Parts: sequence; C-alpha cells; structure tokens
Amino acid sequence: MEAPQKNLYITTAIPYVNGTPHIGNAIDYLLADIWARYQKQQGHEVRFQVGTDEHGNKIAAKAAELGIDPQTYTNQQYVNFESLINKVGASATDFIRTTDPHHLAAVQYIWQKLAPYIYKGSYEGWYCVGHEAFFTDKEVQELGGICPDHQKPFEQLEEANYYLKTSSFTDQIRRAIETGEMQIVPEFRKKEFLELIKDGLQDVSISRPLKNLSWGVPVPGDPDQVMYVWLDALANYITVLGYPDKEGWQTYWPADVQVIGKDILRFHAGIWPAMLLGLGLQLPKQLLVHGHVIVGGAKMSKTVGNVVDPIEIVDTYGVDGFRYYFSRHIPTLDDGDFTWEKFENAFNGELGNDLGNLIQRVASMITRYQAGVIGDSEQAEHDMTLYHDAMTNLEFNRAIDEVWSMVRSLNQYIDNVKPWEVAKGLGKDPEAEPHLAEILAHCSGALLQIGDLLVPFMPTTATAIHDIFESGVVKMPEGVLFPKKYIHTPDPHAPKA
RNA sequence: CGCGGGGUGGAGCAGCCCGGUCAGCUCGUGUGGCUCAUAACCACAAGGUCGCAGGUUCAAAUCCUGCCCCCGCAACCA
Repeated sequence: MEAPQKNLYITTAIPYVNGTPHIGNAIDYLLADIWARYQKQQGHEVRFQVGTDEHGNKIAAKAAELGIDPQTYTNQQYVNFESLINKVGASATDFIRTTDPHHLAAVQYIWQKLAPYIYKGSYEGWYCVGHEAFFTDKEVQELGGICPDHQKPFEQLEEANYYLKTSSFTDQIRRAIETGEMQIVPEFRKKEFLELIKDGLQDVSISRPLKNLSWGVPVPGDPDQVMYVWLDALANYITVLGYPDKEGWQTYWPADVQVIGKDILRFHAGIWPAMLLGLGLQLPKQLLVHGHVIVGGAKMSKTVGNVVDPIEIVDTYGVDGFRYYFSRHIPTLDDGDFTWEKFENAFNGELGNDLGNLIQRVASMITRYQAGVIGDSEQAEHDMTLYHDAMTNLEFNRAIDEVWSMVRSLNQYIDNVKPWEVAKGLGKDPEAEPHLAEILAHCSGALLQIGDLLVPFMPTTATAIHDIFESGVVKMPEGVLFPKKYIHTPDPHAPKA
C-alpha cells in the first residue's frame, strides 16, 4: 500500500555571503527543512541543498578593505550561514559555495553549452567612476545626478556585455508555468509573474568587463570578461548535484521544490528556466514562493532599526520555539507579522499551555494512577487528510494548525471522561482499573500521533514526546516542556506593583 | 487607467473560486466548572451594517459594476 520510495530534491536560495544571515534566510531553511523532514518521514530519499553566493564586487571590495584576498574573506564569512542553518535545525545534505572548484568548472561548461543563446552586446547606463559601477536611472534621479560618495556627476557609459537570450524562451516558459509543468506556488504569484512577462522576457546581461568585475568566474574564451551573478549563482542548483560530470545528478534533477522569497521570483521563474531549457534540462516542478516577515506591520529594515535576529530567537526560546512560530504564524505562502509580544504569547499559550501542559497532565496521571505503565495503547488514528493535503499544497501553516486542533480535542476529551474521577473507583469498582487504563492509553496514543505529525515542524519536541510515551512506561521528563517565559510580555502571576 | 494583494465582532485570521446548511476559528474580556496538569484545562456568554454605493437573484460576506482606503512590487537587498 505504501507509495514507492522516491528520490526527491529541494533547494534554497543561496544568500550573498557578504551580509549577515537574517530572518529571510532562516525562513528559507526552515520551510525547506519542514518539507524535507516530511518527505523523509513518508519514506523518500531527500537531498536538500543550501549554500552561499561568493562572487562579486562587494566581496572583493570588503576583502580589500580588510587587507585579505577575497577567497580568504569568503572562507571566513560562509560559516555564518552554516551556523544559522544548524541553528534552525535544518537537515541540509549539500552545502555549495560558488567558489567551489567543481562549481567553477561546471559553470564554465554551462556557459559553453549555452553559447548558442549567448551574444555580445553592450550595456549603456549611468556610471560612477569612483564606484566603478553602474547605477539605475531611479537611483541617479534620486541623487540628483551626482554621486554623493565621490562628489562627481554620473556619466553615461557604454560597456561590452554578453547577453543570454532569455527572450527566445518566453513562450516555452510561459507555457510551462501555465500548464503547471513548473508550478508557481501560491497561485497569485504565478499570476503576478505571467503578467510581468506578458510582453516577453528581456535578454539578460550575464557578464562584465574584467576591469569592472574582478572577482568572478572567467568567461570561457574571453579573458576580458567575467561572469555576472546570474549564470554563476543560479547554476548552483545543479552543480551541487554534480552536474555535468559527476554521477548521480540525474537521480535528483529536476528539483521537486525550489524555495525562494517573493523578491527573487522573477529570476527563478525567468532567467533560471531559460538556462535550463538552453541546457536541455527539465524545469523544476515547483517554486515555493514565500513572503517576507514584517515587524509590527512595518517592513523590516536596517535603517528603521527593527531588524529581528533569528539567532536571538533561537537562543532565547529554543529551536522548536522558533520553528513553531515561523511555521504556524508566518503563513508559508504570504507575508507574516512578527513581534516579540506575539511570539511570546504564542510560545507561552500554545506551546506551554496547550501542548506542554497536555503532555504533562497525561504523563502525570499515568505515573500517579498506574505507576507509569501505559498498557496496550493502540496508536490513535485520527483522520489527518487535512494535514496531509496542506503539506502537499505547501501550506505548512495549515498543516500545523491541524495538529493544534488535535491538541485541543485531546484536552477536551480528558475533561469529558475525567480520569481523576475514574481513579477514585480504583480498589472499589472492578470496572475502574480497565476503564482508566483504556482512557490513558488512548491519551498517550493520541500524543504519539501528535508527536509524529510534529516531526517535520518540531523535531526536538517530537522526539521528546516519543521518549516519554513510546516505551510503554512513562518516562517523566526532568523539567517541563516549554516553561513560560515573560521577557516581552507581563507575567500575569507577578505580584502587582 | 503600471502590476499584485487586502478591507469580516477589541486584536489576528478562515470562509469568497463552486451563491442558501455562514456568520466560523484563535487570542482578549466576563461568568461558571474542574483539580490530572506549566495559577494550566473545560464550558457558556457578551461583542460584527462581512470597506461604501448600486445591481443580479426567491436568496450575497460569497456573483456583477462603480467608488473609497491600506499594503507590497515596479528588474538585480530573504
């Protein structure tokens, strides 16, 4: 009856290694991890890619500033992302750095293979000599035509660039999106993108003159040109699997899900498919486009100073506290709001009171009334169609909602059957003992099922539940699960001032 | 007329595609119950012109038209 075991592949966007890891990266890792753990639980083999984008001028500049070479600099930097990945408990299998030798070689191979779709053109725009960089019309307009850093006017400059003919793939890509061959989730993002390309895709510039971009992959056959970000960075999704020369990449490509933020949809739904089509490869099956985390209704921004650090959340509330809030209260496919107060309310109320306390009361009754012996607990089998449908539709927040409705039901059940009343009959009423045993066995069975359903979301908690109830004898945990924290919300039990 | 999303009891949301069985859920508030439990849990109650104005229909939060307001994006910062 079991579905056949499959080899699945999920990817995350590779952040620019220059920055510090932020909440958006954490969301990427978390969503991909939830999916990966769910699929593994279903018996599938999953490869889960993460990585860092390590080329470009900003990196070269920063390295120069520090007096080290760029590679040394990125060697220091990429660990920040590795550490965030571990911090949020993401079970990634492959970490790619775009400075990996295999990647460099593979990208050059890809360039050559795409040669029929590459042509040399020129780019014209506003250039600042001081920055050695182009600025957009909008930027130049906002700055009044003068570079504030160098006090010099921007000038029109033309430079040689190679272009990828993404335009010639417009129809193919549009069709793939419309038919769902490459499914964009959620639906409204698909609409948005189709609308965006209604007049066709524009060819994209994929190289820079060496003098303007020193730190990057050399363009094969043209020593004066270096690859600009697109081919280099996007290719990671296949080079990490070993494309083109290492065995096994075919087993995992096309990707089943590629997790991206809404801000980079256009590249992943436009340039990336064009590259794949040019290479004669299949398109990814699904693009999971998540939203952004806003804080108290406002965009998160460094200048506003409302940036929330995922590391701080994990360090304060634990990895499962983090995973819980960001999987349930930040909608998988839309923007979501974070405030420390909301977070703490959810932590205390939903994890502490609803789930934590439920586990505690069941474990405690079994210990108190039956010396910890659970007896024959048949694993409860609630109908979890809604949960699985939600997981399949990549609406993880809805799936975990379902788990909480089970938690609620079990609390209600306990209040209905009143095991403590039944326990009063022990030793008097011969019916009492088996009746009580049956009730408590049901409770622990239900909790085990809840534990299973939580595996993708809160692996640590799932294991904890498992450990308490699985052996047939309750192992009371040392402490309580999810003890209350009152850091950002008032402690209701504190004496009033 | 650039594109997209949204306006539902104090807060946050679901329902809208496939009109009626829809006014639902969580939190908050009030009252009560219970004592196994992390002063937790359970029940009940108060509270809504479903943005505004028209229209279609036996019937509209749900379909159509117009308007108002909020948010995001507008090509290289998840």
